Amino acid sequence: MFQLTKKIEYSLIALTYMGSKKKEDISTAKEIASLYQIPRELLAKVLQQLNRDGYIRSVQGPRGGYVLSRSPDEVNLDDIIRTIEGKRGFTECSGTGGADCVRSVNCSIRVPMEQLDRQMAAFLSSVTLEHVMRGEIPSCNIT
Amino acid sequence: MFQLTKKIEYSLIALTYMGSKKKEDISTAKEIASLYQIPRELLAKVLQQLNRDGYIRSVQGPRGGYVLSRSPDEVNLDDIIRTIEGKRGFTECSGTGGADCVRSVNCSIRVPMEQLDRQMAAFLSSVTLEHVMRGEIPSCNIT
DNA sequence: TTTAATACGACCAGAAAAGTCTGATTACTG
DNA sequence: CAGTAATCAGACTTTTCTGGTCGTATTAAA
Repeated sequence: MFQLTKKIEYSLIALTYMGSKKKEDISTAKEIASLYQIPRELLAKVLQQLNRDGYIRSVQGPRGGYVLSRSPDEVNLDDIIRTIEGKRGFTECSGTGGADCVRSVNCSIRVPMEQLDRQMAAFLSSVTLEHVMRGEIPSCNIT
Repeated sequence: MFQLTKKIEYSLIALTYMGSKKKEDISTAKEIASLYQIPRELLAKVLQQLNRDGYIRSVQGPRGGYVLSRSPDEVNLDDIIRTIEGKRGFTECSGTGGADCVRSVNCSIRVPMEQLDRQMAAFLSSVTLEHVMRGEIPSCNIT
């Protein structure tokens, strides 16, 4: 329904939480899950993905957990969406370049949809974790 | 997956097609469906919804069909999405104001998500059917 | 050695999206 | 007036995705 998934929401909640702690202060999945009423296992999977893609760093074993491994102003929404949901395309064809679309060549909306996709990506790229933490999302001025 | 639905795609294809015809030149669901390889019945439902909401006008009976009932520069993407998919919210909570969210009050991302939602709506509102037809989507300049 | 954490993948249920089908209504046309 | 070609409406099915759960392995501190 053209809506961010729970996984993205959970990612943002977890990342902002970790970002608000002092550096090298470890957060666990359990801690975040209970604090924000998020299913632990699901959050864990999300955190594992964020770890694999280098947004956070994991520490195993007891007293382990996660810490942010990038500065909040170096992580943007577009990156996070791509990490959690895989390749993002505003429309089905704008993601694949129309490779698997029966219309592809004579599709009347492919070109504008690709442009739309680029605009969306540009905007989402400009929104950093820092913006989310500060509660101040950049404005998008149309020209 | 944060992607426009087929229904929206079909709406845009149909609307741009109708918009490219001369005024009062009728298009049928069958015609558009076969031209763009869209399932006829599904397209029909989409067109019926667009008719109910006043974007197009239907003519029943043989030689019937649909015509655009608004100027292409008076129809924007945000409207179309709302018409076809119902209320839109970038995040679950940003749509309902957090009414049904367990986190609501102490959710760390509610405020920025609502801002994000407004920015998205503003941008999508600025994209008109005319832009889609011309293949020129407005740019969104971040500040 | 115990324990408390992450790591990973399989699995399931429910919801949503996409598509199909049936039948009714409308109104033009021969 | 009958036949036909279109919309209208809604129920239904199929498929895909999401959200959530579970079980087990691994790691490393205490």
